[in-house]
Amino acid sequence: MNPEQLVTKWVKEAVKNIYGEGATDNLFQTQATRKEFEGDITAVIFPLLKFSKKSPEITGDQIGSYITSNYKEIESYNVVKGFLNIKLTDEYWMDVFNTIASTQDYGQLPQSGKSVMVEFSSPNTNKPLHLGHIRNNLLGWSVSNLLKANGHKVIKVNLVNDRGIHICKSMLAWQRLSGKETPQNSGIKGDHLVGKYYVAFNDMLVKEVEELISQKVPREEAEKQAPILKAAQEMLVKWEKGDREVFELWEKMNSWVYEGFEKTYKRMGVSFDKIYYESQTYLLGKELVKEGVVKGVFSEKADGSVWCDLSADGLDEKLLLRADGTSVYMTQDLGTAHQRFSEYNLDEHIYVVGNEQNYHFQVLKLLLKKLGYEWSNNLYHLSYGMVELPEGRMKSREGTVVDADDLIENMVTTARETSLELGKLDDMPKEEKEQLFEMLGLGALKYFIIKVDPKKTMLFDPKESIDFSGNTGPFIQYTHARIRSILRKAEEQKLQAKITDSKINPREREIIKLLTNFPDKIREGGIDHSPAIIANYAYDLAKEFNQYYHEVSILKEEDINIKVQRLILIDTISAVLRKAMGILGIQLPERM
RNA sequence: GGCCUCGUAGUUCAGCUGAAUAGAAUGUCAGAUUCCGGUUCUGAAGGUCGGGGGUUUGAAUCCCCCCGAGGUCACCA
Repeated sequence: MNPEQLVTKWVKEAVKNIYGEGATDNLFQTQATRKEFEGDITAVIFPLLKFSKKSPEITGDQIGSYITSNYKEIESYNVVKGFLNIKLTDEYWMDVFNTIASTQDYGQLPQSGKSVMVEFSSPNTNKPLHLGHIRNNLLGWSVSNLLKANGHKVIKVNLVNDRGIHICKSMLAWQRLSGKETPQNSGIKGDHLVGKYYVAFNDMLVKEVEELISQKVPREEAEKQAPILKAAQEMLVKWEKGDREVFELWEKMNSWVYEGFEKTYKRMGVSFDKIYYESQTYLLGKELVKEGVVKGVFSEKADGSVWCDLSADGLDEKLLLRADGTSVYMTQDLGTAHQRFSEYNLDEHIYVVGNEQNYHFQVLKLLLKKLGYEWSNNLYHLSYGMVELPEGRMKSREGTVVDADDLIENMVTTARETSLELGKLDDMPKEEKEQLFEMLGLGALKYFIIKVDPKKTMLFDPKESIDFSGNTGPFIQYTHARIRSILRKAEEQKLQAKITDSKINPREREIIKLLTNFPDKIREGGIDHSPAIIANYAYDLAKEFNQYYHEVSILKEEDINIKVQRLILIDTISAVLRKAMGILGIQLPERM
């Protein structure tokens, strides 16, 4: 039971005994006491006035004196306006702290028995990953870890969009312009190479369109009639028919891309339990649609296309099968959802997908519900906002897309430059230094993106890059390194970790209070799947430690009991930091 | 136009299920430290929480209207 719950229980009992009334839970509110007042936990008295029929001050005083005389954990209380501030004893806090310090893997919640699938990343194979994918990947990865910390079994999946007209565009341009350039002979990373030809295709297309327009063809017509576009469409038809030559080229170029993606994923530190390919799943869902027609949920039009009328739900009519019987995006998603739930017996399925697809997922849930699948309630769209640049949204046409690999490289370079300038790492081996810069660069990037509420559009300014001080990943990394260094020194002095005293100073109290909150933060973050809560928590803890560090000299105290006690405290802080940052996928260095 | 989301210091972001004087970081300014600083420390200024109503003992938070930004309403995925 955490302190707030404890206080709630006491106050509830006090009200019952003093005023003879029981009341509903939501009338009992507690909060952490504000710093400017004395106390640890504050009970809000206003809602209880209807029982006491007295002023807030008198009511607070009555309740305060009752619980203080009945519970030994309370040291003192005071009443300010309608707030009853309760100060708990040092013994109580030390007791709480001892429990925390001796808990293995503190913050890990017990097994829930639930399994959750998280789908994220979901790239197209015609171009490299960009900044938007980074937000997606980091969210997917950290949410997965957060759910694990909540005790769920998590299956991370990636649905790769490896087929369609966009892939054919890259293939066609490669055929026409080169026909022999490979990642090996050009030294270009596979996904970037394919992306290069995708850009080349669009250049050729623009040229052809301009030419048609100069021949007095209307723009709209020209954009549809351009020969190179026709050729790409033909290629797609060939692919669908299983044309061997096209298929082999497709396999070859996709394999380049996968190799490239793999490198990026690895550097970012993300991985998947299973990768789905659309080329293998795009036919799924047709059966479901037919089933829906039989059930009368969907309807077939005269031309043979199948629709679902959602106007009663305030939405539009939605196409599910084309007149020629081929499927669309929605059809496929119906199929894959169904397949996954039956294959894995899932309790929940989370899609990490940008908010431009809110409508799609709203419809997806609704359709499955109409088909009678109860589990449609357990589909969750983790919708995140765009990452915008100072000049606005990223646009591939205007070349303002921030490439993921470039960005990561820049971050690491910046980390290297700023660290070397400070010149504190001179005695560190070269290899270890490089590892450190990698940690710092990625830590800065990851934290910067994760700490923002997912649903909000966020701004990223590449010119200013990212700070390494203030509310940042490196600040937390630095704090951790400092703690480890203190602990190393303590080891040299052969201090044994054992608590023998129960005296704590105010700052230590604050830290223990923060530590007490950690499981709640995990739980909170698990419910709305937001790692941002964990990120901000870790920052608060690190900051609190730094202030503590400035106030007391951890190793210089004469009294060995105090020394040792502080060591255990900061050791616990570093353990919690590791757990929190582990959830976010941010590594913490031992020294820096 | 319909539907969805967002609007908090100069800037980037917190603010949980309503509660005490709305918080950080960064930037600005002023001091201190030093060979000089991009280092460190201390302090200050900076907000009618987009605007207006309502509910409430109490609203940045809940409800309604308006304004502004973005997204979406494809036989693309």
